[in-house]
Amino acid sequence: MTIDEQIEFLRKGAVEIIREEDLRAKLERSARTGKPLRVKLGADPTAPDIHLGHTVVIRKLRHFQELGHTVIFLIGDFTGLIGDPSGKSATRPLLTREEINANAETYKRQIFKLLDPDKTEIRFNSEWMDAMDAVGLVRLASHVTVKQILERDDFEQRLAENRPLALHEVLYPLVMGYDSVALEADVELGGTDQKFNLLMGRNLQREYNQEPQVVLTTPLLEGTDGVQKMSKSLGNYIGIDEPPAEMFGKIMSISDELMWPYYELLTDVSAGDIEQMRSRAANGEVNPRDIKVELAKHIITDFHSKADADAAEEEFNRIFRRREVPDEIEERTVAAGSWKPPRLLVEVELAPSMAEARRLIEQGGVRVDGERIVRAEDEIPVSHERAILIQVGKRRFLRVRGVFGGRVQQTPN
RNA sequence: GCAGGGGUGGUCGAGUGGUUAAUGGCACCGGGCUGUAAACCCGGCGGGUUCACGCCCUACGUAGGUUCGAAUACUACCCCCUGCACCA
Repeated sequence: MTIDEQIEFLRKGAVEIIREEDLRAKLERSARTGKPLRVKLGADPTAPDIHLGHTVVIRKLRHFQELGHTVIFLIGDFTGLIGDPSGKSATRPLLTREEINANAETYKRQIFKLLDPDKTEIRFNSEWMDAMDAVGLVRLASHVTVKQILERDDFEQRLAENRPLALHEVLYPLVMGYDSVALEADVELGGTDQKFNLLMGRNLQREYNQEPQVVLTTPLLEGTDGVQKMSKSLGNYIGIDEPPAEMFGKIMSISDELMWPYYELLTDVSAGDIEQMRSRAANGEVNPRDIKVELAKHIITDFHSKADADAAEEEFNRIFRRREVPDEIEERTVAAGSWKPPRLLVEVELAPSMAEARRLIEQGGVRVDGERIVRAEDEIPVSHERAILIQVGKRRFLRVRGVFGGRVQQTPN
């Protein structure tokens, strides 16, 4: 690839590159000297479960790898201790060394689904931050003015609105920026929400007489609700460790509109092809549902396999289009005997409480062996010989078999 | 320390002595429809018990008292926020 082509390639799916001329210069020098660029991505040690939202920027990292550069995956174990200045987060739980290491292992396993381990360095910022004493921290702080820190929108906003802004929070970008100095990063990636922190890296590198890093920001992926950004705490996420069937279902549940940004940010489908699908869907040439199925399969193939993707589709069609029973259903045992439906649902954990179970039944959401149960007072016989099939809602299935000896459930009268 | 504001169900947010298990939004769950766990429409949404009407618990920061009756008024305490002061 020529340098122009490389830049074009890297720009795809990026919101902003600061500054593109710098990137060009770095790429040219790298090509000339054969020395790969050092591309940094910072990660929070407290949330090791990667979801599709995180993969947007990780995919961009991979693009750099594909061009032969070195990726540094930085785990902010030190920064994690001082808390992310989100404003709302209370004090974070302090992680032990063991927990951090365990999280790091989880990260590795997950990011290597997308990244090449041979071209990836995993680092921790405690490597240099632990060695920094109070004097060092104050010296670091001396490189930045309060005014510069307050340029950060949410800091300024919180001051303006008389909302609290703790002192340690303003140190956060400082430490993050210093990481770039310690790593001598050439490029740092991050979501658009990280722009300020990323720019701080540039400032500090300049202060420490280094060539400032290039900053490349990626968009924030909307969650499955299509409204807020994908995050674990909002429960609108799709984790990359989730089983294929679960991924398939969640992707099918996104709105038709939302699948376009997903295509753009989560697949390597070209912008032109996406545009084409979009217009064909708009004029009724093709069913949006089918395009969404393809999206789901693309994504599942990335994190599992093509075979898993096909199987997930088949399973989905079976359950939701043909209203059939899934391929594999978990089996549980309860004491053999006669059960009242609500009691049974609670016992096998298909409902959290008797009241909830009764509601489900009243609303027609419960089937036993395919027959809808409408009366909570009917008795359901559970025997050892034949497992009964219980279905709650459209998607929860369970086989239940009776056993003797355990807690015997006898309904009075 | 002083002054003011505030702590309500998963969440946001009403309610300021009595049909208040607590309006409403969101989230979530079930049903219908379908092209999907889209969209849309309908219903539900603390727990226990009852075939059922219902009954009984628990809940509005914590504890206590007032009252026939308190999320609501009172007392003490805890926590959060804002301003001022103190300290540098």
